Amino acid sequence: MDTSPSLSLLAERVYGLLRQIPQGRVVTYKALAEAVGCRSPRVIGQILKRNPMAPLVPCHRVIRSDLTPGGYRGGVDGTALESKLALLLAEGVVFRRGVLADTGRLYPFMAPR
DNA sequence: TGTGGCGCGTAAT
DNA sequence: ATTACGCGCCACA
Repeated sequence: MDTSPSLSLLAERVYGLLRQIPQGRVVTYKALAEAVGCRSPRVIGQILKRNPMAPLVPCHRVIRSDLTPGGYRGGVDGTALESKLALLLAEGVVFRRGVLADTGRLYPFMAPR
């Protein structure tokens, strides 16, 4: 399909999975990491930060495993964070007191053995 | 409940 | 090739 993988193999996988995540749904860094075979959920956030790729890759739909909003645009706080919350809110994802109110909005990810 | 430390991967030097 | 950093997670106090 694409013969120009300028991105890391891991990044490609992350974007692929993220792209399959529908609107109004959220995923945890850990789940994503496991899905892509990454041993460190931290790397996921790193890739999302290095490659925001704009709306094509909804990195704002990725939250912490603690159901906390986490960071956005390379920041754990600030306007960017608020934008993330606003975006999720527009999709139906509500954060209650800084925590995901509806865990049912989590995307059903499954680890590939 | 809060703090610290850890390990993985990328990107930069 | 090596060093430093990062949007997190886990363990322990």
